[in-house]
Amino acid sequence: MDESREREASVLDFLHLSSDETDKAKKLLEKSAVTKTFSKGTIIQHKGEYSFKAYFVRKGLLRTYTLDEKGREHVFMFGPEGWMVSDLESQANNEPAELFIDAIEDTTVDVIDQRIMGELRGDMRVEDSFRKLLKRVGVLQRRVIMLMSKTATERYEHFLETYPDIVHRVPQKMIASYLGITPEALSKLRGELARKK
Amino acid sequence: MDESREREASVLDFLHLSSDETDKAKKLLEKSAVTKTFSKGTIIQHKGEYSFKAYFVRKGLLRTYTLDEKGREHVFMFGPEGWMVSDLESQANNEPAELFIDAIEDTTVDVIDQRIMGELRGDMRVEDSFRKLLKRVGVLQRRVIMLMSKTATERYEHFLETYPDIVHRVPQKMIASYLGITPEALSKLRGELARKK
DNA sequence: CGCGTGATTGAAACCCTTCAAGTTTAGTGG
DNA sequence: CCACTAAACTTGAAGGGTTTCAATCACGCG
Repeated sequence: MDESREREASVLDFLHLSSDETDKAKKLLEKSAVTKTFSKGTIIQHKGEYSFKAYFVRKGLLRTYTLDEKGREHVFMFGPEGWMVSDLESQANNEPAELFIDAIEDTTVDVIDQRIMGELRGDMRVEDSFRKLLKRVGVLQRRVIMLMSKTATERYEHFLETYPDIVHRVPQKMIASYLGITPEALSKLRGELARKK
Repeated sequence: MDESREREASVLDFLHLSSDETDKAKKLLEKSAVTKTFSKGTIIQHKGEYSFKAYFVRKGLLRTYTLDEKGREHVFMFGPEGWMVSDLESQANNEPAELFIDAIEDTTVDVIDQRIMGELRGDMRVEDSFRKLLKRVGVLQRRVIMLMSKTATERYEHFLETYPDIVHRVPQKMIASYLGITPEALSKLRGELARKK
């Protein structure tokens, strides 16, 4: 359909280094990063595995999620073009992955080894890489507060505003899962909203 | 009551640097960090303020929380001895604080300016400071998943296991707020648990 | 001592889940 | 390219857990 959604994303943009840093980073990536394409539905990382890879999304859409003991999926985040997806925290502590990663669309990624990321970070100004991580903390912080203080309808409306492009690219049941409600509840809630508008 | 709960916490332990780094850090802290005591109930930081301070808790207990538009409090985290409490993320982006910080007990803290933290971080190995931040990401990640997938009772039991010392130091209504439920709901839930045991 | 805050308990309302059925959509093989 | 099938979405009824509101109890602090 709209095949040229956007130009392909690049890790170098993601890192936004100074120009001389870029040269160094480019060389590192050229000799170490592997570009791979996963077809829709492929599970890239399993919960419980030991993995030391991060995935930079050039094109497509990834998802991270857990399975609880009742076998229910809980979507943790979506990773569209330009996002770096990984289970950072488990990796930093040499623990098995807490999350599954799978491809919601056919997705092309740069697979980056954890050690390479370390070297890349070494080239970035420390404050920059810190700021990047802090952004994630901020996103998570707001999500916790949302889950505690907002109704499902409010959370859905917020999702629409925050990730308008993602809404049309993932099944509703995954959005429901991200919001922490059942698919049925989301469907009814959408019905309500449509009626009122 | 049990006044000698634990020895006083120190920022140097928190940073856990190598011994030669410690000397440098010690000097920095001596000339810049201010030790302050806030009495129970004092609001140390208001939401909306621009602040560039972090608080290292030597003794006592801090809390961070938001107020929603309906005037309800939502506890984001508790900060007992040895914890670094601040609205990191807002500060890194030069945005006004999202959180209030107040003292639940009489609390002694080292007030550390953001710029000093930057210098201290400069002395730490980058990976160490990264790891510290990643721990927080992990905690938040698990909390999001808990809020999405567990019942209030399960979340309460998990809180008891994870923060056994804090339970006895804060009013129940704050625990309820942390769990994302009303004080009444927590009270009933506790009644249930007591009956079953 | 009394007042105010926190905790408890109960009843009613509400939101969301669960289960079940029916409809639409999308993907697959012939 | 159509036909078939599976998956996704919708809708409804019943049930459960949580909120809300209100009243009562317990207690610590001034």
